[in-house]
Amino acid sequence: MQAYLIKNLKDYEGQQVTLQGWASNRRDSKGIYFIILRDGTGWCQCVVSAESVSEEVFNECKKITTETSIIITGTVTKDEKQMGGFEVQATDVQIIAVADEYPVSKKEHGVDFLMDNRHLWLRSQRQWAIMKIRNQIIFSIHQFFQKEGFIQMDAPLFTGNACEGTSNLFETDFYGDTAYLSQSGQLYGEAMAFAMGKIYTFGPTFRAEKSKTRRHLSEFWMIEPEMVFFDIFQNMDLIESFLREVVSNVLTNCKAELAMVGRDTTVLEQIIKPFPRLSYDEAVRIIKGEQDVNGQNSIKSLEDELKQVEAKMEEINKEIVEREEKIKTPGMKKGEIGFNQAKIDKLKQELKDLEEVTRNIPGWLNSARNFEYGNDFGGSDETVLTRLFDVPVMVYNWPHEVKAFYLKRDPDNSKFARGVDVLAPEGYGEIVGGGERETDTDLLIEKIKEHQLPMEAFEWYLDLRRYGSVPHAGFGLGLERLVTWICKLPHVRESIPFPRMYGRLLP
RNA sequence: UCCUUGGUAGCUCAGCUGGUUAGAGCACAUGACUGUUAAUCAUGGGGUCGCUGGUUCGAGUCCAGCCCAGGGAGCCA
Repeated sequence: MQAYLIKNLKDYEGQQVTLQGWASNRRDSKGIYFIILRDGTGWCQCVVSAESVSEEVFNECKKITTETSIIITGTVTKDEKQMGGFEVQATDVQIIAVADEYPVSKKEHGVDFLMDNRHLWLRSQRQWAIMKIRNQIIFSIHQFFQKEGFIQMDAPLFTGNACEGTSNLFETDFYGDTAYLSQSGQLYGEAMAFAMGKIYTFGPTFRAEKSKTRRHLSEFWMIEPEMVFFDIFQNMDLIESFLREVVSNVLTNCKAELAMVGRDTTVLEQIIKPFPRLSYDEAVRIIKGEQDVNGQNSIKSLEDELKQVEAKMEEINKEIVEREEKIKTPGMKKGEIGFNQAKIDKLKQELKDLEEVTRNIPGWLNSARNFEYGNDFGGSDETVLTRLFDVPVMVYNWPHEVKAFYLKRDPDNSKFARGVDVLAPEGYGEIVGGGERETDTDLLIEKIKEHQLPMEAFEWYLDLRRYGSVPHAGFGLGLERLVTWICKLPHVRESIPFPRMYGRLLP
């Protein structure tokens, strides 16, 4: 028996096919069953009528609960109403395993419940689409770097020391010694670049931050290219063409998936425009509202948004009251009451989200107005800045005190380090951090001491400067943050199959 | 770690200034209906009101502590 895939049904119109998968939904009337079959490549309605299958098979169909695995044979017919445009008129149905009562229903669920059922949640359409887009992004990343002559390398995950010092690391036992789970493969990438020229790492990294925000994971995947004979400007050129190509690939190859997650692609299509390059000084002026962007002021637009949200909340409140009145009118059909009740529930949820926004914006406004020159950007500062743009923004030349020890001091102004952060638009914030590396051995040693890092652990790294130092640069891209922005997800946790974050180790 | 919001049926929620036997929708089960798109309609089972203690004649409701979760800050990709 040859099995067919739902995604290819269009090639078999009028022909008989056999599909194997799971029943994601079943409806029935007298003498007819409608089964939505899911096979991993798509969804398709299969019609089982009493006339076209044996009585025995028809009676068996009663057992098909949500997520029961089945094999269906039937004829492909065109039906514009169906997703995918085709349905299958079944001639035979075979049950493989009847599923127990399935916990994930079509109704809305809370985040905690969905996360507890992540292993099942992945089967639903929206999550399926996100994972397909993630896959396309991963593929495009490899494609881009391989095409550009980069060698992929794997950095170690056990490290003997805190690489950058600042973040909290996960400790583990390594044959009696304390080892840390890697928070970056960059230093190893630099070493490899001196052997290969251009390299990129693609692997997991670990941060033990007790952060509970929409941007943080404890375990996430990072791509870290490193290029010899590169300065910060060549680095920015590379980042720009890299992100442009990945986003373009998703746009051309994942149209259906982007539609499934409800992504408005007009913003993504702006990716062909040049990315603004702002110096730290300029970015700070914009955040503080001292400089406008395309006639937009950060402070004012945030204040306007607050007003808009408040107006919207009033509107929603009005609609809720109206619908609640409507439900009470006597003689209303049960179906209509249910419809209105569902609408009210949805509006109330929306209201809760907006309330959250009104609680957050004043804090962001406050932090933007009082931003202290010389500090690193916080999450809210990135939000305030990137809300004003529709393409990624590059901020470069940072005060050297707030950045990592290995960044090159700017030759024109020693206050600055040649780091660059790429911030995703629409309020998403940092997706890339990178820069040109320090080549001055003495300055590096000084920096390592300043950051109170154990010198002996960095001797091998200093060797890279001692034996034929060259200018070089690189960057690190957070895969999940890129997926989150491209899909416009409300939280990073949906961008990875099984998120690991503070308080979440299962499933 | 801090600020903030919440925890009531398998799920999503309602439950007013404390007061009889704690409710709805969905899901599930049974039945009706030959084209449904979260199908519809009828009937039914289903609860340690997060935990512990306190106030009270009486606590889902008030108070305290703890636990868990959402959002944010710090830190970061």
